Amino acid sequence: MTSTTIDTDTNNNSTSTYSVPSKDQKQEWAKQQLILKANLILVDDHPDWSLKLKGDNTHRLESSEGLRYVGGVDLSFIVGNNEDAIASLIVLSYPDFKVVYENHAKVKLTLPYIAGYLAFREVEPLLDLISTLRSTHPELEPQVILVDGCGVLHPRGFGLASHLGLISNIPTIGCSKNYLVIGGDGPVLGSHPTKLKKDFKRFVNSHPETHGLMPLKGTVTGKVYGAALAAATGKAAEGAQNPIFVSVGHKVSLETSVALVRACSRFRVPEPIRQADLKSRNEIRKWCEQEEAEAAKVTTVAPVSQ
DNA sequence: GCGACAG
DNA sequence: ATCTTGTCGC
Repeated sequence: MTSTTIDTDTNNNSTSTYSVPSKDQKQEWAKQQLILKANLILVDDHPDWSLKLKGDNTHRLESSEGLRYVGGVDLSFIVGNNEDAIASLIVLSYPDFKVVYENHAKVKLTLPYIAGYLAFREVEPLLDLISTLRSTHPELEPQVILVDGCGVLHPRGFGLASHLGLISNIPTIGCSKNYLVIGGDGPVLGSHPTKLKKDFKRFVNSHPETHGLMPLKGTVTGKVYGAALAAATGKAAEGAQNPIFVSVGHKVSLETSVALVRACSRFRVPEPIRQADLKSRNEIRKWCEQEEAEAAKVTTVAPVSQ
């Protein structure tokens, strides 16, 4: 409803509609999240592919069937500019992880980052990318997308991954590099993310049989909200291994989510998200270089005279 | 009031 | 998200 438009133009002439959401706006968003959340599907609902897991409780992959395309999305920014970004959608073939599709869009965000409301800032550009893929390369539509953000491991159980999955109707998995404290039925193993990381290391060290997996349970109900997972392989697995936080986005069970993230993890960050991150950063770099070149050109052709 | 705070 | 080189280790 009420939002304050801030003029962030300090030294240029671009028009800005970047706005700081009011308390009312945030409450409205929270309400919206709860409404949308009711439509979430938290179990495997993807008839075209399935994963078979090993018999233990480690959620490791035994075999897969029908899975050919896995997507990854991410946004990258320039230092000191929270408004202009490059949004990227990439599709990797499975199980060989070759980039079969990539698209990047220069976008202008209209809202700041607010923990718990990331989707309202980032979901639109990502949906646009999916829309473009659907109209230009429908045969390459990913059967599941790994999202850089939370799924149901979120204060209201509806993070960016769930939001994107629900609206696009594509199965999604939430993968965040940091833990977002969720209230609700009590803290997930302590309110302090720092403590959680220590808990994780202690846990995986004393439970090597889990192969780097620690369920994130509510301390009151014992409900499993997601998992902390350290799944890097080979040499990358040895470095101080912090977990990533995996949770259901939409139409994929937590077991399948963990198994797929495992299968995609050569390094700490699963390959689809890692590629989207690397490529969107590269696009940022190219964009900056291009701007520099044009600035130099202008200076040469029409030197500024006072 | 204090702590926490995905990207 | 982003700033950043070297450096330790396989």
